Amino acid sequence: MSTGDDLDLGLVERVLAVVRRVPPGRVLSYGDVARLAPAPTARDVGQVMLRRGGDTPWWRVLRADGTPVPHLREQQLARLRAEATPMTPSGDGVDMRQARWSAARRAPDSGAQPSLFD
DNA sequence: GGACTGACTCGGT
DNA sequence: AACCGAGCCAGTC
Repeated sequence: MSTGDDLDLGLVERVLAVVRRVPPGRVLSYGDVARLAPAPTARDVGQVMLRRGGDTPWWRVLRADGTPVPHLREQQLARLRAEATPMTPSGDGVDMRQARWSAARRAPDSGAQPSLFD
């Protein structure tokens, strides 16, 4: 059907829903959000955040290597620091090994089941 | 239908 | 570690 007015709001809402579930002090990469939402690619997550990220904790989403996008670097780092997010020693990025939201991490070999609590 | 853009990611130099 | 190029996909013109 329909053509035109039926934007794929399902995708947008799914992405925003995932971001809103990220607890303080934790972060996800765009790729993580894309896998959880699910969204086609990490780029699409970025587009959604650009247009609709205003009412979400957007600062908890960053690049796969833990660095924030240049455009938002200062604000994002300030907010993350305020939430006691594990940062790299240099302080210009997030320590993804520690800060990556537990529920988003894979459990490759450990039998431990990731819970949704931080 | 083609060309361009972008809050991405990964691999090679 | 910094830079570059390619793959990726939905919007917009």
